[in-house]
Amino acid sequence: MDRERLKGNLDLLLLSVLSAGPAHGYAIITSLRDRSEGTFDLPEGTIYPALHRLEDSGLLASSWAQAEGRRRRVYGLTDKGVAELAAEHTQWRKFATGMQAVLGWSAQVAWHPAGGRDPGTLGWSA
Amino acid sequence: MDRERLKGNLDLLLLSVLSAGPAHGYAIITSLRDRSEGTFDLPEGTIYPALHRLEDSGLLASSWAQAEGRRRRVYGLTDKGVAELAAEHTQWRKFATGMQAVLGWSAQVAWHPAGGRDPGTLGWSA
DNA sequence: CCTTGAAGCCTAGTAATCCGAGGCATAGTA
DNA sequence: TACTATGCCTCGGATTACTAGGCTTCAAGG
Repeated sequence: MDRERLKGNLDLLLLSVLSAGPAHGYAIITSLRDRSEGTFDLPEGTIYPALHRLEDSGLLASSWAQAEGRRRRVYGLTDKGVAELAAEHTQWRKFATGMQAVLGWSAQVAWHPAGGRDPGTLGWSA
Repeated sequence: MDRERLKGNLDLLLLSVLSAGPAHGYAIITSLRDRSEGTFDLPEGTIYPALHRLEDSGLLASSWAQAEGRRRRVYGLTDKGVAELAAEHTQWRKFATGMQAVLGWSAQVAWHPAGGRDPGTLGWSA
C-alpha cells in the first residue's frame, strides 16, 4: 500500500471509526485493520500524532481512563467532529467519483507506441 | 478539494489520461478537468513536475513537437508505464475498497456524547 | 501600435503529511 | 528472567502538491 495514498484521508478514517463510539488509540489501530481487512495496518507513529492534531483542531476530545492497570487515552467525537466527518465523507465521495470517471475513461487495453496511431514524428522507444 | 487527498494518486491520473494516447502537458490539464467534470482542475505547477518525475522514472517518454507555431512537449506511455498503470489501478481499487469498508461500517447517524452509551467516567464537553 | 488573453513551457521554495525509529511503562506468560 | 502484547509518546526524514514567479508565441481588440 502506497503511503502517499493515505494522505488527506487519514482524518476521515479516524473520525469514521470514532463515530461508532469512543475508543483509545491502540484500539483504533486494530479496529481500522479489522474493518479494512488488513488494508489499513497503520503504525502508531501515524495514529497518535493524527489524534493529537484532530484534538487540537477541536474535532476530538480526550480523557484519561484506567483499564486493567493500564492507562488509556480515550477519544470521542465532538459536535464539530461530527460535522467534519460528514463534510469529509462528502468530499471523499466526490473525489472517488472523479477518480472513477478518469479511470473508467481510460482504455483498458494499453496503448502501444509502435501501433498505428502516429503521434507525429516521434519515437517512443521507452 | 483538499490538496492532500490527491497525493499518491496524481501519477495514476496522468498515466490513465495518457493511456488514451500521447498528449502534451497543457492538453492533459484540460483533459483531466473535462473527464472529472471540474473535480480535478490542477495547476501547471502540479502537472509539469509530475510529468518530469514520471519520465525520470521511465514511465513516460517525451518528444518535442511543433504545432501552429507553438512548441509542445508530447508525452506517451512506455511499456513500463503501461505496467505501472495497471499496478496502480489495482492498488487504487484496493484502497478505495478499504475506505468504503471503513466508511460503510461507521454509523450514518452521528454518535452523540450526551447519549446513553456511557464511555466510562468521561466528560465529552467538546 | 499596444495590450490583453490564451496557449505553452519551466523552476524554486513552502507547507503539509505519513511513517520509521526510538523511547518508556505495565501485565502476563514461558 | 525474558519476552510478548498492550499502551502511550516524539523527533526527523522523505515525499508530495501547490504557490508564485518567469519565459515565449499567437490572435484579437482598442
